[in-house]
Amino acid sequence: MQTLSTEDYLKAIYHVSQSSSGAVATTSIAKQIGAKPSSVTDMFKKLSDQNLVKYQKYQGVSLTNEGVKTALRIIRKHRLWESFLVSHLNFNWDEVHQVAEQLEHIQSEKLTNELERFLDYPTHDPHGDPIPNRALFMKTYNKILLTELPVNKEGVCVGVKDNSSNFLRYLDRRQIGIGTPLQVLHREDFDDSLHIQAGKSTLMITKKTAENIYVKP
Amino acid sequence: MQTLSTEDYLKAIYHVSQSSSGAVATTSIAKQIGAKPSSVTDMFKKLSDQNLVKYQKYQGVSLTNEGVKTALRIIRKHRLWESFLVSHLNFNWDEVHQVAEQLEHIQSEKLTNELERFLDYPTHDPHGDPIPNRALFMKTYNKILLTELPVNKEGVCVGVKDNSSNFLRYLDRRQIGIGTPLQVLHREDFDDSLHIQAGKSTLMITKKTAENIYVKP
DNA sequence: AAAAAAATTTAGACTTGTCTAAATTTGTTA
DNA sequence: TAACAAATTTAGACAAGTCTAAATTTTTTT
Repeated sequence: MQTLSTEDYLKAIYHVSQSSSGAVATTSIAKQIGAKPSSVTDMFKKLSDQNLVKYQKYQGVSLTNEGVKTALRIIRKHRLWESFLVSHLNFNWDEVHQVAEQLEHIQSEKLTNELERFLDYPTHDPHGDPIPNRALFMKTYNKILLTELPVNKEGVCVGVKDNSSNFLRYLDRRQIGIGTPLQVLHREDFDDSLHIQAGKSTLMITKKTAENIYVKP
Repeated sequence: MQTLSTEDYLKAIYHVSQSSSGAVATTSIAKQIGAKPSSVTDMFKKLSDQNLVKYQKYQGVSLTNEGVKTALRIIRKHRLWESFLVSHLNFNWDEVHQVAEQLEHIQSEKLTNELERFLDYPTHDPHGDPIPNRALFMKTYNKILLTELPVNKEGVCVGVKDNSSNFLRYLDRRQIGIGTPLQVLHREDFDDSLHIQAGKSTLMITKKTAENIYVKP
């Protein structure tokens, strides 16, 4: 049985380890959690004592099998709750994160599994991220960044890289969301901006925007 | 913004003060929370510093207006979540308490209000307890104990006093729940047991059972 | 490869909420 | 009302999680 804090650390370690290879560094977790590196070191030791991470002084950590399972259980809850908030409680996809950060810590297997049933076993959350099933297995799309989609090839928006409210609201205004058909009409060599077809409208987006949108070709 | 612990104390103080008059004693809260009296004293001081209770050494505490409001906000969330668990997630009324104890601490006004809307503004939870509305006002039935219901007068079960799983499961087996029509057919002088009509079946219950069931005449 | 910079860890302190044991106050009984 | 019992508070300690400042290790640069 984990504390709030250890759960937060395990999740952070999981996320960082997904987006980079090798061991996870103290500083990267400090940034993610919003704590000082010295606090992170302390927690690394505690997690190591519980066999949730493998830790070598000065070399960072990596999750053990048990650590991965614990992280996935939290991520499963987080994404199920996000789905619930959007589908039944009128939350927008940029509002759900903060509340889901709290709900993900609720301890009750029955609650999680019943919520999943109530939502009819969703496979992806409102940001397009995959939801681990009861066995903690999740289907990942083979998705690419919009910047990598060849000109004139059709794709569908399946997720975003940047989950900040700012970015999500910007996409809302541009009427881009999960499931929106996207097509690159023209790539501007001068500043790497893109002319795209998004649903029924054509619009121009910057490179920075394009490299935060995932599409399935 | 309260901590988990201060919220638990405020709720406990509220409940104890409802079922007895005058100031709330240290020991009664210690029992309710499951802590030692010395810990309770410490917390009384902290709550007093925040003006959530009025505290006089050796004289117990009473909630201030602000304290009552905070307690009611927590009770509102607790009862809304209990309702949700029973109505949509297949929980039984004896299973909801433990999970609701966690959910009641989730901080998000939007979440609470949307949940209330989703449930279509329920006025009572699965145990028959009233749910404070957005303005923290709640309708109380004028309910009496089954022991006080005159013989042959018809009533409806509107709640229970004892919320233990044991008792609730016992009522389930006897097919007594919120809304069940109840009528006392005969009161046995010898041992105070009651013959009652519960819905379509007649059965015998002890005095102890009867004094834990609330009815509306 | 030595020096400088960056990352990490250690040591010691602080906060919150808890505890035990002892001291104090209140209440109850003879 | 004096003595005892019960309730309450105080004093000092502890665990979890955090911090700052200093020490150490690793990495990068020259």
